Amino acid sequence: MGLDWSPWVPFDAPREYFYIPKAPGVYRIRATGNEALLTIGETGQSLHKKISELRQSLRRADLMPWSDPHDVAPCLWAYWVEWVTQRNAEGQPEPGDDDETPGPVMLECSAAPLDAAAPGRKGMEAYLLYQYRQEAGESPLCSFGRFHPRYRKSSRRCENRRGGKLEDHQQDNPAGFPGIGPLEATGHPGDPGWMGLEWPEWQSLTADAARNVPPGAGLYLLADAATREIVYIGHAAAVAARLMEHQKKAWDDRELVFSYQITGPVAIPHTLRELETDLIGSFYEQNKKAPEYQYRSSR
DNA sequence: AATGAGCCTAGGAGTGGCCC
DNA sequence: GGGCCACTCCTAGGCTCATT
Repeated sequence: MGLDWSPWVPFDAPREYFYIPKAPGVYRIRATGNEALLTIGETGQSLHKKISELRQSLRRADLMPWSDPHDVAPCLWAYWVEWVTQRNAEGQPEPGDDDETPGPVMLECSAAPLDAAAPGRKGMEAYLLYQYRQEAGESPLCSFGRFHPRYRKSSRRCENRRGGKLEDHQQDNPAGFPGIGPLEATGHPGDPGWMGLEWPEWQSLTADAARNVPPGAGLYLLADAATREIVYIGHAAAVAARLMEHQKKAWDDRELVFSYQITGPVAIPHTLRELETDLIGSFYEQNKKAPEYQYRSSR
């Protein structure tokens, strides 16, 4: 992606951490010997500090970390522990074995500095997730609030509920349900067939128009009424209600139009986030930036 | 002095429930 | 049905003190 990625640094090799920049940017984490990513993230502080803290929170194989201050840590821990357990169950190499035997499971990370303000960084993160989904056909296992199906997540520290492996009789964690495949990367943002979806005609963002949106979960686009440039991409469990909320905001006194997709009842929460990121990533790819009001508070 | 570790706070985005 | 508000989820950012 034109980024200056560091080499992959194993979590158990802190001496190699000098490869991780002490600057804001984006990072990725995977398990050794496995191309599939566990997560893609960003920080506005020091990548070095962020990754050092993540590594530190995973130092104990017998204790799932809290979900604060690093929300992804419990998920990384769950996959790491599960894979180590599986590897151990497969048996240790015999003394006479050749060198085909895989090494121990360890997490490793790579990072790239990014000289960009928060919207630019978050936009790049969405773009990386979008590209990864296009190429791998699925999302990183720990992104979008996903979790290991056979583990329960730790609460925040102050709530004091430690997570861990589920008992055999307990049902799978819904956050471990499969994600949704990537949208087809076709068309331009705002086109009626963008990303393989059928977008209805733009409508003026008014209370009456929002009221007439069919019930259900889905995705929506907000665009400048004059230029038709998309300024915000969102998802909601009830699109009509969300558009009602947006319609009340000032938007710097600009006139906006909207379009939407109703995907039906939401059974799996992370799938809408995945689709929303596909849209934001595609927008970023074609405009070299996130939509104007994405990742901004002043609405 | 730099780094590590633990803890706390803030805030964006979205959800859900209550009340009129 | 709509306004309002408290809540969750996710993540960034910053402070303090201990250790290197």
